[in-house]
Amino acid sequence: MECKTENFKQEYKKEMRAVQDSMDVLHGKWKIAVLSSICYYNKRRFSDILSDIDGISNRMLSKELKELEFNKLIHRNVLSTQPVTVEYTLTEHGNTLKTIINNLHEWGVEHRKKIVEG
Amino acid sequence: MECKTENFKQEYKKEMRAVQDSMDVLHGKWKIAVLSSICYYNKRRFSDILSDIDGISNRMLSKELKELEFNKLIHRNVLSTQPVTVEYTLTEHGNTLKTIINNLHEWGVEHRKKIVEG
DNA sequence: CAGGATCCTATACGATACTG
DNA sequence: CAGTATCGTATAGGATCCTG
Repeated sequence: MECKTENFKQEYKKEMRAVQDSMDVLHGKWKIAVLSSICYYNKRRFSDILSDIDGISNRMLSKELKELEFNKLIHRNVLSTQPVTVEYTLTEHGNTLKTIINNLHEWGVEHRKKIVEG
Repeated sequence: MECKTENFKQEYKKEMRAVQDSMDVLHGKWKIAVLSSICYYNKRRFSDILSDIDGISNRMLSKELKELEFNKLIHRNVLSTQPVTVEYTLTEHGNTLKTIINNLHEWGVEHRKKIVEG
């Protein structure tokens, strides 16, 4: 971290792009909450997630699920019942987000302490 | 993870709130980029950060810096030069975000591979 | 049940110009 | 240099109702 050369700046920009890639996938008000809901229960249905997350509307849940599926973080499994049952699960790729979610959780706890105490 | 009791659901909601706390602090298009810029260079000035981050406007940089300072992630140090020099540094608390930023970086790299390849 | 369609508002963000 | 002020647009997100 001592050498602030042009090369260093290039590396920094490359890192930034990667971080932005992650944020592009995780952006929005509910994405992490949706992932967490599915992650905690392993398998979760639309109406379940709707009740897990306080305040989310079906419109937004639908939208977030689509984006997560597009980014291959979750899998949408349609069972041919009457009426249809839809189960959402994390993909392997989605599972790799657990570390980040856990870190966000731990950091959030510490942050709350800092802000309330300080 | 096997016991989906009411207690389990309470725990889950508590975790969600902590994760949301983190996201509330990190939300917005530029917050992580700003933190990273300061983090990489240890000490960084307004115009420096402006040139570090492609596309950010001075209005947004100003806004993001204020929010980060409000949340005690960065420190604003004014030197009485002519004209004034302002240096931004990470607080100790801000430094604890390094883990998350690194994780986002690593995950972003992997994600890009997955999406481009798949 | 699992969403889609429609309408509406708030705010996030960008561009530009200006100031001590 | 380190911002602020002003204006305008785009998007995110909420509320409600509808459907196979």
